[in-house]
Amino acid sequence: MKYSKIPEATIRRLSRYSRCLEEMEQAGEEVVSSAQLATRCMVNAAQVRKDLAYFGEFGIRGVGYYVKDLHNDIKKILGSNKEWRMALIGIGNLGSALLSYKDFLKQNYKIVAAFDIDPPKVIGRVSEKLGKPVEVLHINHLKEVARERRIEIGLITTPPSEAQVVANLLVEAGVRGLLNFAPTQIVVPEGFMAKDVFFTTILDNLAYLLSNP
Amino acid sequence: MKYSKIPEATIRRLSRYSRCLEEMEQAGEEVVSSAQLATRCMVNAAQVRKDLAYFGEFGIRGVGYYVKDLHNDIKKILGSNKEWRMALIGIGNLGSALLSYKDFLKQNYKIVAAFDIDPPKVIGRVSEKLGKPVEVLHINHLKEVARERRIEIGLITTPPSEAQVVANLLVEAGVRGLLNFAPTQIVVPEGFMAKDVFFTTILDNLAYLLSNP
DNA sequence: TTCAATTTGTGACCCCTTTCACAAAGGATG
DNA sequence: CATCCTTTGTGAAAGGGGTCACAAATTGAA
Repeated sequence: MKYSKIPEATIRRLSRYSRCLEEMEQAGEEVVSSAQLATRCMVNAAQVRKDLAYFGEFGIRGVGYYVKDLHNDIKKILGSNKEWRMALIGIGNLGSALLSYKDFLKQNYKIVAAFDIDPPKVIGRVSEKLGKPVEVLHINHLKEVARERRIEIGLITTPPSEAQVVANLLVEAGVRGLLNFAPTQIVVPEGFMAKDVFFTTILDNLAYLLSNP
Repeated sequence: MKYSKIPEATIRRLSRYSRCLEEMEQAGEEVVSSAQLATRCMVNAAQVRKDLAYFGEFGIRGVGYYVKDLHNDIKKILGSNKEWRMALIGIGNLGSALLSYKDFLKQNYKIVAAFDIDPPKVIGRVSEKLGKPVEVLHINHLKEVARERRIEIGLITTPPSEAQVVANLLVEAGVRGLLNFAPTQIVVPEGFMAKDVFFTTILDNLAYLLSNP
């Protein structure tokens, strides 16, 4: 298949396939058909095949896909076969919550630094949970620490008014991936990637659906 | 314009417009054109007008839209002009995080109950943050408490293996809106609404974008 | 070896969303 | 009141993603 721009929806589904395949692998299943995987992920079987076709041929006609191989291939496509090192900026309600309970993240995503601008928070504030605690540093040190600790993704949990400022700092520090939890649009230059996670938007969406049956 | 099924993307954008309009309202701006709003929300101007056209005519030709009025209209459309009462089920890492984070939610979304199945967690475990602490109750009381406290939305933060079980309980308790944080698909009957929030998926998405520049 | 059964990969079609472009409508000015 | 300017609302066109249906490939059995 000729390569073209890959739909974002395809990437999201690959992530789902990956999760299902992981379960299947652990369950000892060796081969899976597009139809089986589709049922499990609640999508169309042709969709599964087409999604995969963007990246190559992974199946065997008349047989299906080898679970383990396909899982590895998808992880390689997604880039989720490596460890991603992340920094969290903004130790307010959400920030400290995420930091304290950071172990909810998948194995390959690690928060290895935390920053804030407010001195009182910075002094001696550490997460008390399992695993290594992450000390909260002053935002001034972002640039140097980002390089030292090879940060690749920044989690922005500041108030909305500061989100763009922090985004700029991250960009300047060479952090190419930004996950923005602050309910405001941020802009990043070419080559940098910003994704939004707005609970507000999702809740509004749900509220709309409930209000309009 | 004739009414038809409204795209989900439209609803998401309305949520964005609403946020921008709120800022504008606070800034004292009285009138806004579709072009201005579009720039601010980083979408196409025709898109703004078409999104609004699904629900009626809100503007004045040659003038634009009255900020305050449009904001109210959109809130009415989204159903975000009322208070939504929510329950959180599953007090693990993420659950406790969200419970602490709850004051960060918009005014009109309130967590008014929390549940878990694990007795040790249930005994005296409360969030220590500002505002009224929410006591964690045993999941057995979900049905009665949901009715008492008029719960309309359930936040599922259990391990994936329990997500569907909890979803069923919520459905049985008449909770029509479900927000699922557990990385697994859940199914709900006609008339109920389930939305997923998978950090994993969003991070995978970002990882993909970073891996494939 | 041949034939039947199975399942992939993909071209073609369809539907939905977005963008374009313009007529219609309101406001301002003289 | 007439004219000009601005901006909305919307039909039409374009673009993209999803589904269908089938040829190609593989396996297994006769």
